[in-house]
Amino acid sequence: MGKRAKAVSEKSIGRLSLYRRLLNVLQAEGVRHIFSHQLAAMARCSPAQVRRDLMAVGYSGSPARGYEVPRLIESIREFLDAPGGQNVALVGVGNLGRAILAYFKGRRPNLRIVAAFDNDAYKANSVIEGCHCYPTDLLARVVEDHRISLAIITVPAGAAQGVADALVAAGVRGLLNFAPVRLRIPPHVYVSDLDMTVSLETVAYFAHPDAPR
Amino acid sequence: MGKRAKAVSEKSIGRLSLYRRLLNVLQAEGVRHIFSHQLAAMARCSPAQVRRDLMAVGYSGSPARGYEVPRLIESIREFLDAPGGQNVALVGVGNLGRAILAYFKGRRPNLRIVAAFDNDAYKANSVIEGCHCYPTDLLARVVEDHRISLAIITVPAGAAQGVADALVAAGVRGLLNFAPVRLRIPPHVYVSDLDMTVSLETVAYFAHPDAPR
DNA sequence: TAGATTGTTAATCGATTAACAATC
DNA sequence: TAGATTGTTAATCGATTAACAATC
Repeated sequence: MGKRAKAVSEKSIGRLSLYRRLLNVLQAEGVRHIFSHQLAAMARCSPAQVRRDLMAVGYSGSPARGYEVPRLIESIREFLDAPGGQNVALVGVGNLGRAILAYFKGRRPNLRIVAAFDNDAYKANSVIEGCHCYPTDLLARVVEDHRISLAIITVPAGAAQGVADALVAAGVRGLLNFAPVRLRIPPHVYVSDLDMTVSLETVAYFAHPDAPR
Repeated sequence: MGKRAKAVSEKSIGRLSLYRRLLNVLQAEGVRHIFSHQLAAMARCSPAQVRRDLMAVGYSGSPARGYEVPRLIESIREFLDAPGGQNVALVGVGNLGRAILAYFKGRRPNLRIVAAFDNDAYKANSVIEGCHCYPTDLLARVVEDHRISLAIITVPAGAAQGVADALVAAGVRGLLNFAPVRLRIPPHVYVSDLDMTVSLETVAYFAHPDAPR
């Protein structure tokens, strides 16, 4: 276990996640050692940034050979993944929910979407994209039975707060919220908002010819 | 035109986008005036933050009545939207691409997805979720014809850089990239990466019981 | 006037970069 | 040793908060 880093930002986690992805590719190509500046070039950040991120995971390279790829991958895995991984629920099997189920299917073994929920009786009790789908009424019981600790919210804006409340009450500790609402959630639960409209609007703003910079 | 704010961060744009959404709802409910602390509570930030964001759009409230909702909405609209809106292309009509087409259909009139592209001959030349789909070969011509300035990339990781290069060559100025790769793009093009795996991993990390904070 | 909200200024906090000494 | 890369420290930059004076 050791001491996890004092302060790890969301950006650091994002970069570590990217390093891992890149390292997996490199390992598959037979690369055994890599230097911080090489990773930095691929991740579009500074070498110092890479070094600090990797120090946070508790892995040191050597000036002679840089970082050993296989052991570095293992270190990042230990740092990012809970022992045994965490189980994930998805609430709201609309277009977006279905796409996310397909997207994550078999992709990250340590973050498995083990249950989906929908109010639609036709969808509930079926298997969608390889994932069992339950009626939302059963949320509390299924979350408990499957030891689900994370949830993805892909319901319409109006239903999101209610779903979030139910998930928190059921003991979920982290939420990835696609609904365009800021959820009111107790502080011990981590929420990340991912509003695609906002993302596109941000791009639109900064891509505009009149935009600063 | 006036002077757009000197420095507007991505977070500011995100908040403005949220304010607009909230204000639209409030206006529909007949609310005419609103104070910064009320918006702050809904957006989960400080009142000072709200005031600064709204100053950036060039709209001032009064101590007596706060901000006028209809005129504030109009000011935000002028600030965020290009005159006449911008046209958007989507490349890669897989599960995710299809979900995004459905998600944006008729939602933001100023950011219309006017064309989709896919290599699959079966999808190309059809209409998917109300959006015309073209073979990727025609990208340059369609982008020019429709005066498309933004693009959403939802192709597999391996194909993303090639698609991005083609889009940039065709004159696109902003990219929303869902592929898990950091794209190499000339500086005049704005890129926003939106990797759902990274998002979920970030939630997983901070939701973990051992996590700091 | 008094109360409340506004915009403004200074202080804080965090993350990133740049410069350095230590290591292989 | 010499060259290059590492981890560390100090400086910079930006965003956010907190305290204040101005306004209605």
